[in-house]
Amino acid sequence: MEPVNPFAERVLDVVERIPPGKVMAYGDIAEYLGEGGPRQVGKVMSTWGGGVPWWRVVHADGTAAAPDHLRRCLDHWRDEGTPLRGERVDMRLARWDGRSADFQ
DNA sequence: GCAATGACTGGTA
DNA sequence: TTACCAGCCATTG
Repeated sequence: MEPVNPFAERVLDVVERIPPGKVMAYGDIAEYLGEGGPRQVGKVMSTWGGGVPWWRVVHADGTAAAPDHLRRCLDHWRDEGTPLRGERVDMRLARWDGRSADFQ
């Protein structure tokens, strides 16, 4: 088992803070934390992402992080009321900056 | 130290 | 939409 770094805990914490109906991109999380980069966030998610709502973390273009579980992502998104555009998330509406939880 | 790799991003075609 | 490229940062051999 890989050792959990403080950076990983921050990433997981932010992911758990993402409100239903909202999503964040890898680059957004890295920028929000002010350290690392999208690749590092992706590595954290691939290693310890199993314990957090990883489906709320998507690519900058709104595509699902795990195409293997795309069906599962769509199911969660639709259940949480995430604005969708076909098989992708509508980032212009679903993008969460980490500041407002229920502020449309 | 260098090259390859990865749940990335943005731009261009 | 998909494909390719350059940039990006940490891990691994």
